[in-house]
Amino acid sequence: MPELPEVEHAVRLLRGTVRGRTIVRAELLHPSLRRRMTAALVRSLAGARIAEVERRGKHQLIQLADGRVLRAHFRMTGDWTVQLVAEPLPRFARATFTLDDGRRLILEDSRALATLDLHPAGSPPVLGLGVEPMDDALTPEHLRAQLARRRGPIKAVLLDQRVIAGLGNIYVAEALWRAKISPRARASSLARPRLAALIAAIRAVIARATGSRYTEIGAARLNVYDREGLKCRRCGTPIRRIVQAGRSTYYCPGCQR
DNA sequence: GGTCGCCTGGTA
DNA sequence: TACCAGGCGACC
Repeated sequence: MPELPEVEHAVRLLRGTVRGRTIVRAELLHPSLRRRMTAALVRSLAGARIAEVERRGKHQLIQLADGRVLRAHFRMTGDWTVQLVAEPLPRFARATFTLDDGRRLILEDSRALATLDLHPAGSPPVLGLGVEPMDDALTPEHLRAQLARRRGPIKAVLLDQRVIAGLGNIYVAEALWRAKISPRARASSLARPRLAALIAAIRAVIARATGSRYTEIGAARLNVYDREGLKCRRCGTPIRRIVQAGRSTYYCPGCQR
């Protein structure tokens, strides 16, 4: 489940249920995962203890006690499930990590786009991510500097993980709606007060979702995403859907300028 | 910057 | 049957 709050939710699950456990056996069930990690590397996970779990952007960094880092990225449809080894595997199980307590951690991913990568001890992943949305370092000045050299629309720039880490299509749409900024506005054209409003909107949207997932929030709490043709909750104008950079953008042409 | 491909499923 | 999908890296 892709965006930052969902990934944070996943990380908390891991901290609460698998941290401190030792992997007894790892298995990659889907060829697209096997292409990323050799069989020998997968076998080498047996005996590794999970020391800590961190999040950076939408990446999950599972720190092993031997210094290696198992990095997971859910992409579109990935998610974790923890179950007893006796239980039947779910339909879309793509990888399993059997633990030393009789349970196993399962990567469920219907579209099989999620990724798992193992980084050797001493060479942690270089992710190239921008500032975290909740970090104090995200200020209007910082954002303005980032956007100054961008020519594209603000929507596309906010999806760029090198600018701000963790935003995805839904929350970008929601944040722009909240800040009353058109997704088509040129990123470099936004003045400081609008950037301050945008930062506040991003934080509000993420804060509201943190600890849950958008699927659990329910569409009722989304203001623009997937609401094409429905009335804007703020001004009543029908929500419009356009395509930017090959992806759906929902916005209100009435109050997002 | 935009477009395509990765994979597979749900839905109109 | 066709289209759409919460991401992202490779490509022009």
